[in-house]
Amino acid sequence: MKPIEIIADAVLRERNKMNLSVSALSKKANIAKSTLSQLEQGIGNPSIETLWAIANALGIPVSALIEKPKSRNHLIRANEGLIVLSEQKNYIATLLSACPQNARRDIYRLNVEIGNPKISSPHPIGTIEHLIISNGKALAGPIDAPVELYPGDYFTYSADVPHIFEALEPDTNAMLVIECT
Amino acid sequence: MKPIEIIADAVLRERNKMNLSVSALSKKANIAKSTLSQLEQGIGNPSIETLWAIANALGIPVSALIEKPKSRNHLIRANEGLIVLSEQKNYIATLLSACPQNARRDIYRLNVEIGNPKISSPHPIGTIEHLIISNGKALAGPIDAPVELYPGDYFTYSADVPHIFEALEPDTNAMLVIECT
DNA sequence: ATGGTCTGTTCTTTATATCGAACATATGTT
DNA sequence: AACATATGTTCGATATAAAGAACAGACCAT
Repeated sequence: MKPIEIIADAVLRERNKMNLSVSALSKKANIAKSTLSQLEQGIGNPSIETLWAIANALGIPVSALIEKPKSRNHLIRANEGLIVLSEQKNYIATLLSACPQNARRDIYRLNVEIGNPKISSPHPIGTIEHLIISNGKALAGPIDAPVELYPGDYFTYSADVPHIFEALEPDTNAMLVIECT
Repeated sequence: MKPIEIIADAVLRERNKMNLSVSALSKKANIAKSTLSQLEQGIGNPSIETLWAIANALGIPVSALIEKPKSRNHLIRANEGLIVLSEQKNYIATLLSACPQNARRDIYRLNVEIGNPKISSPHPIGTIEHLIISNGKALAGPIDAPVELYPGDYFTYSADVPHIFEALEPDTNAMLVIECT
């Protein structure tokens, strides 16, 4: 896929998400609306300054416009997964996710009690969350496709859409790795 | 900081890292070396196709050229268990470790039974391991300074020396994040 | 309907990014 | 020394991205 096509799609998508017209966005970004119109049609070869202006006006990083959205949701149950290190039979290491190039991965611990579900608003485009349940039971994932998770389960999903975490048992604990490219 | 300056710095830095000359890189990327030369001087306003070609030739994503290097003093470390996300009282997120630049972080799940300690030989220099105990009890860390860990504990240590993981209780589970820079 | 304000498109003009060649300097070879 | 092959630079010609205006269509008001 050529860069211009990715950008064309991304700009259109983000602009619609923001409910902005071509004119409004071009004005906000201080570029000609003809430039923006052609860009969305996949015509030409925009300069970095143009992309920068558009991304700023949209309140997103430039990389959100040039990286193609990737990754599907993936669930690995407690007893599943590729075992990669097993020199000893009492020590099992399962690779859940290899880090893609140039990704940043921050590590969190979650302590959640039964109550209102935690609804997170979308993170920047391309953001992925990795969730591993340590204790308890949770309903988590994209808000339109959450999954029931038990201790040991590993679930990764796109976090650039609204997503949910709800404890279904008291004292539910989890590891959360937030990955942004 | 203007985008062209960020790009100029990034291209020069990555090119040197790859031990490529201006001529060599321009040839690899199929662009005029004058274009590359001026770009590295911070002159002009490169097009996305030019950046794309350069990034491809360097084997890095375009975003690596346009993302400004993260300031290293802006993040409060989580070593004291700083709570960073707490909009709801029943949901506590604790930042354990923010990802440094250019690090790769692979995610593993460990299932370990009581028995011989697992002794891992040194990983490449700079490798760091992050360990979070989900269940059971473990003795883990560098072989000369292991620590007793209980569920919920987070321990990070240099893995470029021999290190150990020993289950002290049956059915000990942990999350392991291996980070190499 | 008639004017007004939107929508996004297609023009022309101008500014400039890219190319390729010519240009210096430097390092090494015979 | 003279030559060869690197390095990165600057130059003029050309392609083209961007700006701005003109454009057609949709929608709402009076």
